[in-house]
Amino acid sequence: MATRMSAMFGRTLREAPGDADSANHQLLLRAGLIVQLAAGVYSFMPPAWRSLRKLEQIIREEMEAAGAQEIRMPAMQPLELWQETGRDRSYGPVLFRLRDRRERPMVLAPTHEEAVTDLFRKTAQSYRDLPQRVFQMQTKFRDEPRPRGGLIRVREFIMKDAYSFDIDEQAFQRTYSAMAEAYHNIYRRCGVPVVAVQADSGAIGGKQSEEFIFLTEIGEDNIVLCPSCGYAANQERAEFDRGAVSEAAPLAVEEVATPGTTTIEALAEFLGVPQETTAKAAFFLVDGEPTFAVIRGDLEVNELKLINTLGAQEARPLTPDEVAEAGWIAGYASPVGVDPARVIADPSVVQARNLVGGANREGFHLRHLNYGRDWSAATVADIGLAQAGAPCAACPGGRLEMQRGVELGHIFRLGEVYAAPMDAAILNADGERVLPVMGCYGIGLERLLAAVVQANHDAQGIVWPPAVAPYDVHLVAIGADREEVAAALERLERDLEAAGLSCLSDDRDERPGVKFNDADLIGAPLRITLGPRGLRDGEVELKLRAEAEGRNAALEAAASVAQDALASLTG
RNA sequence: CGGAGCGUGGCGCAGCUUGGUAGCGCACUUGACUGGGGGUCAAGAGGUCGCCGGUUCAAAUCCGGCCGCUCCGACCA
Repeated sequence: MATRMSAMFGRTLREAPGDADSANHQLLLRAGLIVQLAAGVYSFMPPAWRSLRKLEQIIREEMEAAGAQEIRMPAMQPLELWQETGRDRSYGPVLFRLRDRRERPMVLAPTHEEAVTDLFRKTAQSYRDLPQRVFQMQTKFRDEPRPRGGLIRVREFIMKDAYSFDIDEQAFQRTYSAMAEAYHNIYRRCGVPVVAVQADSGAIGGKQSEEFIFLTEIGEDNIVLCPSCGYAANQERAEFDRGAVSEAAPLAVEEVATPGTTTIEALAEFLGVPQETTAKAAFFLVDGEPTFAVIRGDLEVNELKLINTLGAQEARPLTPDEVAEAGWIAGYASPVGVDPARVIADPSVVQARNLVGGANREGFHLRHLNYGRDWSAATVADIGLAQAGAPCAACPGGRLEMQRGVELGHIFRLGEVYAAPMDAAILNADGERVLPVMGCYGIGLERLLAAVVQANHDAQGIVWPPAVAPYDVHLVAIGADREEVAAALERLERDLEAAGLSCLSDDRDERPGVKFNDADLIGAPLRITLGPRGLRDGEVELKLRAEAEGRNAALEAAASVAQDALASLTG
């Protein structure tokens, strides 16, 4: 059935609500597609829900093509399940909690690794049951500290989450590749350009993960890219080159008076030396332990790398009081004389020679500090924050660039991080109990919808990619109350539906300008205008949303012309 | 969680500094005219000014507390 705008639930707005910032958020609101209920909680009006279902169907097809079976797991789960892996604690306040009538603690699941692993251990017995790949379309609940950007970051959302179980690493690689390929297919079919980047696996866990990023200025992630070699990584884990190991001969340490130079910038200027010839001290509380991090003066510490390197749960900068308590002199600190067990050093300071560092005395610095001779660290590891302009670690001569991006999907190599604590062992061919190698793969549907709109709009409104448009054709009936127009509209609706095209008919008693503007705003790929003027000659006008000019066609032929026009869009 | 801002008919906003019982544009209803890119005229409907408390003869306006929403950052998928 064609949808008639005169009867549609919801309405378009001339002005976007002031809360909306980004183009996609404004357009989704103005086109009457979404309505906000609370921070990060939205309703989806008929056209938006149609598009969301199309996205879902594309994903479903690609998941099935990748060998995954659709299932459905509960959103409401007993807290005990989460205690098995300790994620009731690691997820912290993001986890929505409630109690049932018997006071049993429950959670609204933010993701389903525990649930699927539980399913697996209850059903799979041996390697003969592998490989397994499953997925679901399911509502997730996450009490985000800061929902933002309309649908970009919400607290309740539909996620396609897939999980895989393989007998060994080699088998897992095949699954992972199939999933990565499916993901690329999905974004291509949805009309959103993405780049796959190396990422941190965060609260999901596992060794390594890749994100599928839509590069856009409204994004909330910083993405590091090398235009020379194509290296791409989230800034949270991006690597970069620190230059060659210095061959310079170590010079004798000498103390210099440097009054009032408590920052690297001030120090370098005072001494007339480049910042990269200094060693910077940064103090963090890592799982409750004061930690002394050292890095080259021109670089910054990446806290996430610090946490991962030390196998810690959390880290934050020390407060000035805590620094003093630890016996360190802010602004004049160096690792000289500090217990190496407390020190973690970036390779940038280890491989350099004759650096300037603090004298651990107010107002003085030391010249010619050298790792190994003057100080040492229990841990030497990459803890640097990759920044724009840094040399690429993957190719010679490349310079890293930085762009903002939205994470549209994330695929993880989980290994045994869930199977082990949940004891999901199975028997291998030799009759030994082994743990399956797991992977998980997620896409947020609403966020994807937002990205589709962000990537496909102009000043007038949305320009839906045909595959995910809520309607194929937008019929603009001018003078809809006239008999000949009403009759033509009904006929065209029938013809289009017979041709397999969905349509939204604007039969409202509105001025033509209002209807054209709403058609542009809602953004169906093809618009067909019918009115008394054209119908005198038995003609209607067809215009693609993405093109400026339309053309006329006979009413009787309009449906097949429409079919051809839409087919030309998808190639 | 740190920083900033905003809550006044459905949407966008003014009014608040200097207290006196709420206004503009759009949207909505009815009628007439109009009719191919956001019409015109006329008549209407719709607001406990986020909530609670205080000051005052009188509070949208001043004071206190709370709640909600947005943005930047932290964090996060």
